[in-house]
Amino acid sequence: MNIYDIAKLAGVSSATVSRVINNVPGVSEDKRRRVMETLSRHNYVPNMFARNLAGASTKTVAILTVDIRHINYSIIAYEVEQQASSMGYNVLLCNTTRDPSRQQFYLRVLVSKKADCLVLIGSSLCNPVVDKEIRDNFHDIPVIMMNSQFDGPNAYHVQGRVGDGVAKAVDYLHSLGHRKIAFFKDDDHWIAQRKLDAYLAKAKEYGIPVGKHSVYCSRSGYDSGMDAVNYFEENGVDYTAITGGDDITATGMVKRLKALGKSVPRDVSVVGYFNSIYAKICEPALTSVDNNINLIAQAICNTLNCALTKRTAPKKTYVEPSLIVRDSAAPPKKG
Amino acid sequence: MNIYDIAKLAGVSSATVSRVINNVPGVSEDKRRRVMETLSRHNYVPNMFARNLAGASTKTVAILTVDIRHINYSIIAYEVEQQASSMGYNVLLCNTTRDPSRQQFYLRVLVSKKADCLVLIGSSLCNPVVDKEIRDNFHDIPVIMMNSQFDGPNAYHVQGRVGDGVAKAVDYLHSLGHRKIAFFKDDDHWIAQRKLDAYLAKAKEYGIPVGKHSVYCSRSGYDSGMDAVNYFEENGVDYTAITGGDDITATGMVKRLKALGKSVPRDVSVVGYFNSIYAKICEPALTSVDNNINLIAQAICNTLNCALTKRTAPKKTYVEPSLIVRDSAAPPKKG
DNA sequence: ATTGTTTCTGAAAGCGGTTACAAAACCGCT
DNA sequence: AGCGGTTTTGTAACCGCTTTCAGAAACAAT
Repeated sequence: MNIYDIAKLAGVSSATVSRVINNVPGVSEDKRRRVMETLSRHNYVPNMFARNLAGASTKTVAILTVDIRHINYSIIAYEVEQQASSMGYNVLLCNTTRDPSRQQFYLRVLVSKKADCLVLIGSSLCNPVVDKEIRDNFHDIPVIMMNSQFDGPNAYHVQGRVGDGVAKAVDYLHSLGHRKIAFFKDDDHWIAQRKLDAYLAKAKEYGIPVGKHSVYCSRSGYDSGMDAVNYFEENGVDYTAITGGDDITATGMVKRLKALGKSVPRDVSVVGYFNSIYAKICEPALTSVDNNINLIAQAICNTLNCALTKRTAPKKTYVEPSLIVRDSAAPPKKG
Repeated sequence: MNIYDIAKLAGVSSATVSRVINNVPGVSEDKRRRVMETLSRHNYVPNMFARNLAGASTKTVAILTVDIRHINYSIIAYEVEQQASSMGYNVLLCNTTRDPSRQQFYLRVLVSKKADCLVLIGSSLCNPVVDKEIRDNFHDIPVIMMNSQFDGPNAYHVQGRVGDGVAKAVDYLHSLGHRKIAFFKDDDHWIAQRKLDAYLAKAKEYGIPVGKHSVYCSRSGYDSGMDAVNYFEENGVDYTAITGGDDITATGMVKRLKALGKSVPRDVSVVGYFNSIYAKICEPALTSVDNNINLIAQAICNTLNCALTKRTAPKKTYVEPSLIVRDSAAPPKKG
């Protein structure tokens, strides 16, 4: 059942049918009705491929992410999906892994598919391969990025102010009286660096000593949290608080600290990041920086909406994190 | 850059280029090499739409899931994506939500896209709308389902034996000496029912009393776990152990039990489900049934592989859960 | 050299839409 | 009736690829 069949049945030409389908004005009311009726009686669904090949919009939004299993990414993917499909767009959710060649592969596929919009989620997509690919082949469609840094005429950015998030954590610890704060640096590309910079700036501001071993670098994770504590202990780091790690990492830290006979927060305070479910579960419940991922998702959807409907959208949107106070941070012991 | 451009550059016809691209035999080694070289020098990517319109396979696997934010679903989506794209397939990851009309919408889109294979993840897709849609429009392509029950000539099923999982939990608790075991029933459609049935069967086998309030029904979640404990307490249920809830729910139970001054596992034993990261984090660490989601994902990929390459694949694959013993279950107090 | 076989190759016909363009129909006027 | 102008309609080219089919080339056998 194709457009010609419908045309024949309705006694019109294929062009007229196409016009009716696409709501193009300039069809007599009489024929329009006749075609509509034929269309619905035969449950006609236009062939996407033909339509796209002929040059019409693909009505597709592509989401690229490094790891859909990561809760932050899947939340954003979920929200964007909701928004896009409510606007009548199909969503192509691509999980690239961290492998640049796979990222490139997907970008190539998307070029050939002529997606209407590209959404990049996560800083792990920052690498020269992706950069070049975007620069060379995505001139014509909007590219919305969360935590990426590519630039271009069609680039739109949405970012959490992670530096401010860390600053808030340090401010809070400082206000409680902490003067010796160790830091966990994850491997989330430049995001991690920005967090570290914020920590270092605050340390300088408050005169917090930063020694050779005050910063532990590793991929995030429960076990990494335990490793971090081990590292600080083994290297004789003097600290009354730790921050920088995300909640799951912080939970590992707490676990290890308790195993070492230290009480949290009496002996050591811990502040996590992301305010995920882990923060609630941890004992004591974690004080944590909420990146406000839902606001970020919302901002992405808003940008998406503007980019797809109007010709203009906000180039950069920043979302301010907030500190959620629970039980894992308290004034340090005297002395 | 289309196939004609390539043909001209390589000094052959478009047909030959097409043959090379599709690995069709009957091209001289000489020309094949020349075309290949041109292809890669120009970073040529065939236009999907034209290719599909011309009748070739769409090279697309569609994954339908109710909520990509759910870790179990995203793990499976991730694995299937890996497998499919390593076989050269694009993956269309569709998040339907629980809304049948959206599920239907996506299925319609997929029909018009003529996906090569459909993967349904999660029992929440079990409803008459989806059933009818599949029955009517997906005769020609394999439909692989995890925890769905639709039947048909092209239906393939992969399931965890959740009943066995629950049975193992109850067996274990019984072997520890428990004779009063309460149960948490989630709302995961027939899966939940199957778990409950297994519990009831075991209860009967062991003579465990099942009263009017021994089973608490609710959607899974941390708060639901707390609610469950409240419910059992308020209704004067006599229990020394609880099982049936997933890890996050079980963690909520533990939290609430401890808040009520009960020690876990000394006063009450708790056994979770899924053996997720939550089980590790909980204090005490949860004894939990591992549904072996990775094996399930593997089985789906295997089925996918068979269905796409050979004409035959295993109709049903079952994965046996295993019990992971940690610290949240112990013999009940004497008396 | 001629013929028959087999292997390669390219021209061209779709696939099912969209859309530029031209023709037709309609309109209100002289 | 004849005319310009507007609205509606249909014809046909095109999008980029696959695939059929016929012919060319290569080779073997007569």
